[in-house]
Amino acid sequence: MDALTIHEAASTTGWSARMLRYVERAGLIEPRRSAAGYRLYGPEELQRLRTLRELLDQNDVSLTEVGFALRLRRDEELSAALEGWFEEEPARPVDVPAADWLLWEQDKHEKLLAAATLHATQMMETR
Amino acid sequence: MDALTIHEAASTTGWSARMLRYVERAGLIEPRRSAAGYRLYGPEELQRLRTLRELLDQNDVSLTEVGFALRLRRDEELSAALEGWFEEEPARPVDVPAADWLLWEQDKHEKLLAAATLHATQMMETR
DNA sequence: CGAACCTTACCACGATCGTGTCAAGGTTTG
DNA sequence: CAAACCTTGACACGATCGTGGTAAGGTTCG
Repeated sequence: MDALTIHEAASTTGWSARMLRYVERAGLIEPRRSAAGYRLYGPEELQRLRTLRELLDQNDVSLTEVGFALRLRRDEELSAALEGWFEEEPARPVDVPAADWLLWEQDKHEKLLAAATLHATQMMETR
Repeated sequence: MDALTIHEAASTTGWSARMLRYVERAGLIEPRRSAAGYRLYGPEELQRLRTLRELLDQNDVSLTEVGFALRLRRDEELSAALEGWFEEEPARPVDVPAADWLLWEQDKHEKLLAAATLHATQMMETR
């Protein structure tokens, strides 16, 4: 057999066996398994483990953040939603006159009401 | 004055004042300040606060994750590093004597290789 | 067979996240 | 001036993260 078991992979990459399982659970590096369920790390996985360490050390990024980036990369819907939010129009809605806006400075009730209508119109706009 | 103070903004958006400061510290929404340093939330910020809440609720994402996505978006170097890691060649180095590797468990290896190539082509297709 | 591996599933524990609250002090306004 | 805001900073606290350990049980190999 030619692939490394978890402890062997750990000692050659500098990770702990515990962390290798953690990395796997984060979806970052998933080694194949032997018939009995043993994790088998091939050269590809070892390479990725080493570069993953570099990535973390050099870019001040955490394991879970890398995991999230991976999720972003795979979940197109999610990344589109985020992208949409980041690019949300900073322009104030023009068809909602400032009157509503000013009016709403009175007391809490009116404030809430105005906010509700504003919210509604904004939602209609974004649809 | 055309903007809301923090507690007003809180009650119209459903966030707490505490969380508004938290959101600001996460770099997500930074309202302008009055001369005395009071946070002033305009309609634009209120809009973003509401859509931020929707974003979190509908996409099972955390505030810090959105913050990280923003960081990714701004830090081109970081996102390039991550991108590089994700696309790291799954192909084994050819100049390293492949003998060991190739000998070693051919059936599985071929499966792996096939999967890797498939993955690569898929990725190329989506670009 | 027995030693030395591997597996999953827990307990532990400091660090950070998400959130509230409180304190000490400046600002606005009736 | 005093009430009612705002500010930053701190303490608190359950939940999760990052990491180590241990226990109970299956696998591999000399």
